[in-house]
Amino acid sequence: MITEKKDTREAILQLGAELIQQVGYNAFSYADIAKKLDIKNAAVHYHFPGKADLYENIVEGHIHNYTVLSQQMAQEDIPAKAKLERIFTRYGNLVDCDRICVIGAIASDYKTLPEKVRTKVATLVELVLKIVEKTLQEGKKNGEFTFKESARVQSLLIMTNLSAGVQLARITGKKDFETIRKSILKQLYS
Amino acid sequence: MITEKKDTREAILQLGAELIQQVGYNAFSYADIAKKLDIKNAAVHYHFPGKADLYENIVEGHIHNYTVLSQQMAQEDIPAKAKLERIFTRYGNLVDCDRICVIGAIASDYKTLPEKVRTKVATLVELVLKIVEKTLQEGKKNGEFTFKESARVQSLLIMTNLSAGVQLARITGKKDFETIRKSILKQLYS
DNA sequence: CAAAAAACTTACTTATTAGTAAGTAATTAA
DNA sequence: TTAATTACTTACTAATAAGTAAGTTTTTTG
Repeated sequence: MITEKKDTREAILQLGAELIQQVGYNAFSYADIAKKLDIKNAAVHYHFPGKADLYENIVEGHIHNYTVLSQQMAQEDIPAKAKLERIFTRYGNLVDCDRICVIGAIASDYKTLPEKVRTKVATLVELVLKIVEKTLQEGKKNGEFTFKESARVQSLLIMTNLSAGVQLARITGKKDFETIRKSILKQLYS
Repeated sequence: MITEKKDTREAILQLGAELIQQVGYNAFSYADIAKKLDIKNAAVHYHFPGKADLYENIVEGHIHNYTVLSQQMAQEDIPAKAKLERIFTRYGNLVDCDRICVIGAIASDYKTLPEKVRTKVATLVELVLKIVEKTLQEGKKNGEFTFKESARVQSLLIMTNLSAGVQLARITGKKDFETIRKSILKQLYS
């Protein structure tokens, strides 16, 4: 066998995220997942009864990852810039893989999601905003960053730049994301 | 009859845009449109053979609107701020209607669109970016606005703030859009 | 090792979707 | 005013989608 047997649940989550971020929540089916993983349709339903459950678990994974990242960052004694760039790198990677972020990927479909899932998406958004806010605050305190707005507002501005930046990159080209990325950092250092 | 007989084609375009911007490109069907307009499925196909044709025409409508707006703006002798706020108002209206912008609405599905349509989306994006760029340039020239980046880059930053801002507003609340909106203007006036 | 639990497959169902061929009604143009 | 064109409806088809009930295999555990 060429592909070693991975944990099916984990494989579905990974592929699901990939599909959602590449073609959108409503543009793929469980059949697509089943075909690619060489399992049956019902096997996908076994792990995630419905698509919303799958997406919910993907969001939960992100919440977990960002929670861990947040805790790591709180302990590390490195420049705020290095911390911020970790976030930037994540979005840069999305651009390289022709993906958009997990939240932007369902921005259009958001209203069709069950309340329970929408709440989790909101939690993830606030979590990421908070991480960036803290990092900005830290960078301002130690003299690394300069910005006039509150850290919260600056976080909003930067995260909207990044998330729409990855969306834009697929339409007008990857250079636009790089431009945005560099400009944000430049502004923080001015 | 309560609802007067409108031009069917136009009604489909309007409802189509509404649905795309509210629930996303792949979350509604021609049956939804037919039902709401009290016509038959095939009537929708008559005007727009496929969904991509419908979306293409919606984008073309936007290209037309923004082209007209651009020409109007070129002639008007009013403050750049007033011009810029016209764009802001459009996005503000989206927030009020629980919609996201036509481009953001297919950001996730972009890769599934036919090449022809993607090209038109790119045209629309460049058009809007150009309008904002010109307005920023004008405002800088006459001393209204202050910004350090090139007008093009500043336009990128502002438009990513706005388009992700309307997406964010549906998740975390309308206040966040207002915060972003005010902050952009504040920065331009600093 | 036996039995219970987990991870599936088989084999359906039911609904929706996109689309079209053929016919009819309404409008417009000669 | 009739003939052509436009704007539909009727009545399908073929494909896909989501989901599930029942059975089988595999893995885990007492």
